[in-house]
Amino acid sequence: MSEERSLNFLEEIIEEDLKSGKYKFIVTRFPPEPNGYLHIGHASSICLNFGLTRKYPGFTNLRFDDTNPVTEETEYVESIKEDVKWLGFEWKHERYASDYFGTLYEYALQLIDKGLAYVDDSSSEEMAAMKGTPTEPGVNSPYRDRTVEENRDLFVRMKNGEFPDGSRTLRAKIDMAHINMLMRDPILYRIKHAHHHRTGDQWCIYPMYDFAHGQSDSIEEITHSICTLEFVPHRELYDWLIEKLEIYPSHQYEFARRNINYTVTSKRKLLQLVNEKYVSGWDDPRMPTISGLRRRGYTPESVREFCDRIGVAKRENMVDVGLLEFCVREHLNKIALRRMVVFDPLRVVITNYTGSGEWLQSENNPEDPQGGSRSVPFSRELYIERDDFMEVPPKKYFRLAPGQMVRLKSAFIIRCDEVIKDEEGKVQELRCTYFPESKSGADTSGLSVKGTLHWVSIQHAVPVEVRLYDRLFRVEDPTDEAGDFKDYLNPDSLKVLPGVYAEPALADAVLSDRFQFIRMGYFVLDRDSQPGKLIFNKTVGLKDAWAKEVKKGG
RNA sequence: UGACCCAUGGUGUAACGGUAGCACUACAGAUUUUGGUUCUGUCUGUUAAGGUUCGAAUCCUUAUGGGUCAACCA
Repeated sequence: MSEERSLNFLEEIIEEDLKSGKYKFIVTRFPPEPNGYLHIGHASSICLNFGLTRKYPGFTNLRFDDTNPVTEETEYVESIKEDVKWLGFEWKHERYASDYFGTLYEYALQLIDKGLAYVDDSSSEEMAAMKGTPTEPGVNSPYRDRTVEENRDLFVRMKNGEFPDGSRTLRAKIDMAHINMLMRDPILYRIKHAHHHRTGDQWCIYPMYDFAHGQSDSIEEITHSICTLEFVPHRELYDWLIEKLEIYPSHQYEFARRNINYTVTSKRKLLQLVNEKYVSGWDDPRMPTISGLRRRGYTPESVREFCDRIGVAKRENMVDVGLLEFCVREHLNKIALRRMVVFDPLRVVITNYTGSGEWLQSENNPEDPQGGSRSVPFSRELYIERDDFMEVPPKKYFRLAPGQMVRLKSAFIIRCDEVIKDEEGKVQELRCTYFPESKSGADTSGLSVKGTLHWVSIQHAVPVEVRLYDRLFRVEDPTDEAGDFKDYLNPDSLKVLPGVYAEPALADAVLSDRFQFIRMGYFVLDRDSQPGKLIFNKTVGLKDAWAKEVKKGG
């Protein structure tokens, strides 16, 4: 209660409802259709629905909107449950719209008996022709005035499987001239002789969204049914059905879905990327799916923080993916174990180092005093990053250059004395001297350097594979460009570096570990790893002020 | 040429008739054994025009701009 944060419009409504005594507690639901994997946009809805009942008394159901058997699969149900749990939420009841098929059928019969629904034999083309347009009224179907008895008989026979797919529908009898297209005798039931992932072959008629969603809300006594803006026009039908059926009055509220730049969040488009092999699967680390983010190394905390920061409103929006990256960096900075990994090795020989090697201590995480340290082997021959040396350095280059000194992280200060090149002039090796009295933590050398480099001891180095990811698309809004959205895929969204060298402590990595490869970015072990062949995914890079400086200069 | 929803810095979101704030980004500086982190500071905004009011981002009108609606999808 100490928090001063202002309420979003849904919280305002809820607080009002609670204060007025309209409800003692609230009930929300997260209603995915099991026809694809959840993405970052869904995360927003999950955090909203579950977050509300975490903040206010009440609970949230997980309800699968499984009314279209031809696109829905158990695989999706399982992935959705896993993703919601991973995000850190618990549902009160696990429900399915298909649980209510019997009740929904009874509801349909009631509407027929009230003269509020009829069986239509029109084809979908005929129906479309009679529907009118947003500016012109529709016309009544010739089947609109069938008797209650006839409608009942036909509907029962529809259910009994006497008619082929597409031959008949059950429609609500509202008003073909209604200004709201959805009120022009919307279809309630259609015939689909299809196998359903839960009810099998029990049914051959399936309710449409509008005759399932609101009724399911009502059956579960959902108080606040929260959906996205495109359902605003459906609300009139939602309310009409509840009123005519005289069932529990759930209420629908709409908020604007979140769009994020440089990606797509449409299940249809994501499915295409998967089916047409533009990515390795739903959990490809470049995908904006929850499973993709998880494999990429995002933490549930950071995704929740992101959803919290972008808030909830009703206006169109395009959230900068940079905010998501900020959130994950913020969390990972606190928890990631620091390790040294050289991506593009350049050999360094410490010419005055005569020992056989030694083990130095290095902190696991400077942000975490309790994090402890690990041992890192130092020896005469090391790898440093090729980028960390320049023969002719520009101004303000704090890394290694002929005659210049740097500190090797957690080790010694070295000076570059000699550059060894091959016939083509490519730098092969650096000859350096080290200053024994500059040892990290016990530095009495009096030397001071501007740069600190990461490094690995060649004889102790563990070869690993690193997969570097960049945004999947090269434009902010691929769906807003001319032509196919796939034309705007970023060809450099994945770079595999098969031979990079890590300090030995990394060999013990497990899937749940989060690492910061010092000066390189945040990484996580990939599930493709084999014993002896570790693969790391780049979650996100570190902010890079030097790269920015270089860019400005050139 | 209809109905509905929406309009605050580059982005996202507050201000509920009374000082336009916060976060991200960008920029500048300090600190730093990660050019990371941390800290300090700076830039940028109420779509427009009328009206109501002592006072309008907020209320009213009109305009403009964006979005949604004519699937047996959800």
